[in-house]
Amino acid sequence: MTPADPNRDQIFRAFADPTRRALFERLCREGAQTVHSLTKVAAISQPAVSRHLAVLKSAGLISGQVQGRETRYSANPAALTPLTDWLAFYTSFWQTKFDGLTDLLKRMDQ
Amino acid sequence: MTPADPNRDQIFRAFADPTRRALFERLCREGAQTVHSLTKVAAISQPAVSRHLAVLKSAGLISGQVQGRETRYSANPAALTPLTDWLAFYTSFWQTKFDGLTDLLKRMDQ
DNA sequence: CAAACCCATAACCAATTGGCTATGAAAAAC
DNA sequence: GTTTTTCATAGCCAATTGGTTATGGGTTTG
Repeated sequence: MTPADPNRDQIFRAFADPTRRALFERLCREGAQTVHSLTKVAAISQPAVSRHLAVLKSAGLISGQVQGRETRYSANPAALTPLTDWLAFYTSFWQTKFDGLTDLLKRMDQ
Repeated sequence: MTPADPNRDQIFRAFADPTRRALFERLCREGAQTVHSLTKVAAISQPAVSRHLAVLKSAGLISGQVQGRETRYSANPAALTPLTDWLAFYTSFWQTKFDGLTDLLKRMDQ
C-alpha cells in the first residue's frame, strides 16, 4: 500500500511551505541562482533563505554548487518523480481505474 | 508566475503530514469510511483522526456525509487537479520545454 | 593587508502543529 | 428511558517550525 517512502515524505514536507515552493519555482523558471540573488526577492533574511534552501536540498529537490564565495543553487528536475508517481497512482483510482496500474506498481516496486 | 492559489496552498499543507496522507490514501483505495473505521487502523485517538479529516476536508480533498450517528468520509478525486497542474507545469520546464505550455497556461488562467 | 562581500551556522523566540484527555450532542441499541 | 456508540469540539501541552540577529569562515576587491 504505497510503502512508506522517506524521500516522498521529505518532498511533501518541503513543499508545504509557500516560501520554499516559491524558491523552487524560481529556480525552475529562471535557472540557477545565487543565495544573494534569491534573497533580494524573497522578502526574508539571507539566513532564512539559506535554511529553506537546505531543506529543499536535503529533499533532493535542488543542488548547490560552490563557486568561489558564492553558491549557485539549481532545481533538480528528476527529484519530482516521486510526486508524479504518487499522484499518478492515486488519480488512477478514478480516472482510468486499473488501466496501466500494474505497470505503475511494478515501477514503484523496484 | 503561477499566481498564488490558496487552495493549492491548503493541499500542499494537508499532504505534508504522513498520517493525513495515509488517511487520504486509504479513502482512495478502499472507498468511503466512517471515522470509527479509520480510527481503528490509525494508531492515534479518534479526536486526532477527526481533526486530520477536518484539515483534508477544508482543503477540499475529502467530503463527509452524515448518516445517522456516523459520518462517512470519501476522497474527492477532482481536488487533486491543482497538484497535477502544478506538477505538470514545473516538470514541463525540463521535459518538453515549452511544448503545450501555452495550453496549460490558458487552463490555469481561467 | 585591510575591507567588503557571500554564505552557513548558532542561538533565541513567537507561533503553529499534532498529539492527548475530557466533554457533550445526537443517534442507535437495549 | 437508560445505556451505549459515534463523532466533533475544547482545552492543554510538548515538539516543531519559521523567522530574527549575531557571528565566523572563506573570497574577492581595493
